[in-house]
Amino acid sequence: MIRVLLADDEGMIRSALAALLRLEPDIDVVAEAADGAQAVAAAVRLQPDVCLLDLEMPGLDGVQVTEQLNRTVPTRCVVVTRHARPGVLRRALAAGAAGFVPKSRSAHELAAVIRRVAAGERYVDPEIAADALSDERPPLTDRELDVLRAGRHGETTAQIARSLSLAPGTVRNHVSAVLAKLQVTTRQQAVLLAEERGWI
Amino acid sequence: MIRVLLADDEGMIRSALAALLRLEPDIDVVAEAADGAQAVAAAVRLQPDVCLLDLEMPGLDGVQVTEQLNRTVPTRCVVVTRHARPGVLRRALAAGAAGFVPKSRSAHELAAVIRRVAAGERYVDPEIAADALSDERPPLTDRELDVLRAGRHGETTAQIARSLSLAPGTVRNHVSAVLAKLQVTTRQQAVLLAEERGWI
DNA sequence: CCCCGGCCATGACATGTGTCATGGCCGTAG
DNA sequence: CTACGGCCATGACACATGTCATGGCCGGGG
Repeated sequence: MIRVLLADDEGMIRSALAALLRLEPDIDVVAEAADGAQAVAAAVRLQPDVCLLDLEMPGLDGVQVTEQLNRTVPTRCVVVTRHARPGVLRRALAAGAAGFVPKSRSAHELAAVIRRVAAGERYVDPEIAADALSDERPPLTDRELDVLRAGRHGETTAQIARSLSLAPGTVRNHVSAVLAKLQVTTRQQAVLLAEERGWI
Repeated sequence: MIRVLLADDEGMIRSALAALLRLEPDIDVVAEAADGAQAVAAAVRLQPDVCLLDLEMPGLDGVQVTEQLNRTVPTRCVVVTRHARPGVLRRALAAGAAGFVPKSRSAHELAAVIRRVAAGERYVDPEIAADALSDERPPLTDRELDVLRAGRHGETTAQIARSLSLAPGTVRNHVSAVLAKLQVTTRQQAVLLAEERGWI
């Protein structure tokens, strides 16, 4: 029997997947979690064989949970996400995920992935993997990504500068470099693009 | 037997809900759609009793589909959404939705809602309904909403002005009014807030 | 009728934002 | 060592953005 922990902040999909997985004869859903912190706590307590982690969750996201569990619990993490971009896949693998599945796949395929991962294999969605190979890593430098992140909700230059302990001019310079590299003309467009590609 | 059409762009949740609903003895899922256009086409062809429509879909969203079907097909629409805000509920009801359920509810409750709606009742999630009553409608004027919509992806003032046939100064003025009413200091924050509340 | 209040539109002014040229720092290649 | 290239940081300048005061338009009371 494969013991599975299921974490997703959307109650509807969580309950639906739990019900379906319980119908499988060899899978048992031993815990459900609605956010990252709950997932970590439950995983530590119950030591499930496989953790199914949604990427977008309040507090800790799926990748952060994977990272924590990998250091503390002998379990294998599968990251499930709506926005399956190469950048996201990279972050998940770097955090030690054993599986990566986009939510565009069917629930049925999920059970198959769980079995393979429980058996010790790694599983990465082939389509995203192909994208990731033919795609270069973020053309932005670390500092540029920092600035983008700090400004993702429309913060002003001065606020970003304070939060990163920089001169306002420096922030503007980084932003300017980003805009040039991404071929856009406003911060907001740069943020949208970077979010879409999983760079921040 | 209640004949149901299921529309959601996320394959995983669509397949999971379809599988679960098919387990109910009195419910039959006669069609699945991955976007609004498919949903309309299938509904016209199959005349289901109930249409379960995700709000966020590429092309036509759930509310737009509801609007179209209400004029052409004798079916009852239930809008399902991740972002269940009073503004969204209002739009859904205005479009003629017979039901409104947030994705935080469990899949099991969904079947109950389908039965009630199929029986001719209307169903609105009680929690959101309560919010909607204690909440005033958007404090923004029509034109201000237009400007916000036209600038939601970081378009420049000049672009917004052109797309609405206005002088740039006018656009700035509307934006300024919005920022004051919403108590924020940048366009992007205003857009985020308005999107969050379902005003645009 | 006239006044008033809301909404829309506009242009001048202040402030914040993007561009550019420059310099420091550090690791690598010659 | 020195030269070079990448990254980071900065300030001066041009431009876009937000603020403000003003005026036109329309509909609902006195």
